[in-house]
Amino acid sequence: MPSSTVENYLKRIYLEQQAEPAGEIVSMKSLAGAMGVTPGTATSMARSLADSRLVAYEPYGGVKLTARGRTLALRVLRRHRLIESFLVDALGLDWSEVHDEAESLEHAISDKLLDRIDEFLGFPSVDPHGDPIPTAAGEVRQAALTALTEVEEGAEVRIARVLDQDEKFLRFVDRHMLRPGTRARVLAHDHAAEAVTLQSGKLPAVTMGRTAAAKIMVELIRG
Amino acid sequence: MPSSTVENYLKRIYLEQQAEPAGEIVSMKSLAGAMGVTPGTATSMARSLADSRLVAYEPYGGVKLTARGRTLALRVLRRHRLIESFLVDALGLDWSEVHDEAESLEHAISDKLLDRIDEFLGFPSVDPHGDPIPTAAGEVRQAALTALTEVEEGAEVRIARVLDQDEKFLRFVDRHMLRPGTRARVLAHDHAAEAVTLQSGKLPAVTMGRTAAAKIMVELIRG
DNA sequence: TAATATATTTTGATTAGTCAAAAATCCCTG
DNA sequence: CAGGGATTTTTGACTAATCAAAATATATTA
Ligand SMILES: [Mn+2]
Ligand SMILES: [Mn+2]
Ligand SMILES: [Mn+2]
Ligand SMILES: [Mn+2]
Repeated sequence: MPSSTVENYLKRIYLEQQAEPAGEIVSMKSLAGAMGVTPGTATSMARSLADSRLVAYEPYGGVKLTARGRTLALRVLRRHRLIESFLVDALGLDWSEVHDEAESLEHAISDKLLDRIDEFLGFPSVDPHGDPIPTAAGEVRQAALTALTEVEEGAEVRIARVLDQDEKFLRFVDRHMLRPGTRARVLAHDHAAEAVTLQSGKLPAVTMGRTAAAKIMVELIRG
Repeated sequence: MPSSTVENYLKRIYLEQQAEPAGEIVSMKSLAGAMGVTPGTATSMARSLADSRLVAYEPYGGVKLTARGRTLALRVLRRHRLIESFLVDALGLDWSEVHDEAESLEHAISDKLLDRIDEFLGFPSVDPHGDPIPTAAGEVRQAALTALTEVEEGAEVRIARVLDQDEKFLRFVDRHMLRPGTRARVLAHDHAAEAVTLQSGKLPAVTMGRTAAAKIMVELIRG
C-alpha cells in the first residue's frame, strides 16, 4: 500500500502533467513547487517513486507517470472527487470548503465505503467543481469544454467546470451565480482591457479579467 | 497537532485505564500488547508522551493520562464513535464493519465536518455498539448498566451496550437479535456450566458462556 | 562560446516511529 | 532474603520524509 505522501505526489504529478505543456514531463522545480517541498526533496522522492515503478525518471530529465502510477493517481483523484461530492450533496457543506477536507479523507477511506458513497450519490460523473470523476476502472470521461475566453460575443453558455479551487475564487463565482450547471450569456470581449463581460440569471452583468475567465470552462448552447 | 500515532496511543491508554483494575495505571506490557508494538517501543512512546505532558510516566511505574491527555483521548473517542454512528445511520454500513473504517477516519476528519455529522445525527449520546459518545466539552455521559451475568433469572432487560467490537462476536449478537435497544428476558443462570440463557423476540432461546454474557451490558426494565 | 543564471542533485542532518536483542530492574516464591 | 522469571529499559539499527546548503549540470544570453 502506498503511503499518503506517495499518493499525494502521484496525484500532483498527474495534475501537473495535464497542465504542463512540455510533453507531459514534470520538472523537479514544478513538482517541488506544487508539493511545497524543497527541490532536493522532490529529487529524492522522484528516485524513490521510480524505484517503485510508479514514474519514469532520468536525472535532469523530469518525471512522468508510468501506467501503474497513473492508475494509482486516478484512484486517489476518484476518491477525492467523490468525497467532495458527498460532502456537498449529503452533508450540505459549501463547495468552497470541501477541498481541504477531501485532501485528507482521500487517504483514509476504504474501497467499500467509497463504493457506498458512489452508490448513494447515484454514480456521478463530475464533482461540485465540474471536475470529472475517474471511474473505478481508471477511465476519465472528459466532456469537450471551451474556456470562457474562447467564446464568441453573444453566445449562450452553460457553466461546466471551474478550474481554480481557491476559496476566494469560488466565492466570487458564487456571488455572480456562475456555478457549474448555470446558464449565462457572454456579452462582450474587450481585447484591449483583456476582459470578458457576462451575465447570469437576473443579476447585473459582471466583467472579469482574462486570467479569471480562463479558469471557467463552459459548454456552448446551440441556438 | 498530535500525529495519528499519538492519538491512537492516547485513546488506547484511556480505554486500558478504564479496563485496568490496578489504580488506573497502564503497564508497558499491556500498552505494548494493546498497540501491537514491542515493549521497547511502548517505553519510548511513554517517554515522548510524558515530554508532551500528555501522560504521567515514571520509569518502571507505568503510564496514566494527564488532564490534557484525557481531553485529547476523549476527542479522538468522540470522533470515532460519531463516525461509526454516521456510517451505520447515514450510509447503511453494518455495525460489524464500521470499527476499522472509523479507526482511520477519526484522524482525518475536521472539527467542522464532525459538527455537521453530529447535527445530522441529532446529537446522539451513544454509538451503534451502545458506547457513550463523549461531548465536545469532554464529558462522558455514562448510563448505569448491568452486565448480563449479574441479572436475576426471569428479569426483563433492554440490551444497552456490547463491549466487544470483534466482527464475529457482533454477528453472533445480531443472529440472536441482541442489538442495543432490543428487549430480552433472562431465562436461567447455570452456575455449574457458567452459562446464561436468554431469549429475545420470537427467536428460540440462546445459551452463552459467562465470558460472552459479561460483554453484554443491559438496562433492567422494572415490572 | 564564455560567462552567468537557473535547475538539479548530492550531502549531511533531523524527526517520528518502529524492531531485535542485550542489559537492568523489579518482584514473587521458595 | 536470595534466586529466577517477568517486566522494563537501553542500545543500535532501520525506513520514510523532510530541510539547508554545497556541488554540479544545464540553459540562456551577451
Ligand atoms: Mn491528500
Ligand atoms: Mn473538485
Ligand atoms: Mn485510529
Ligand atoms: Mn463503537
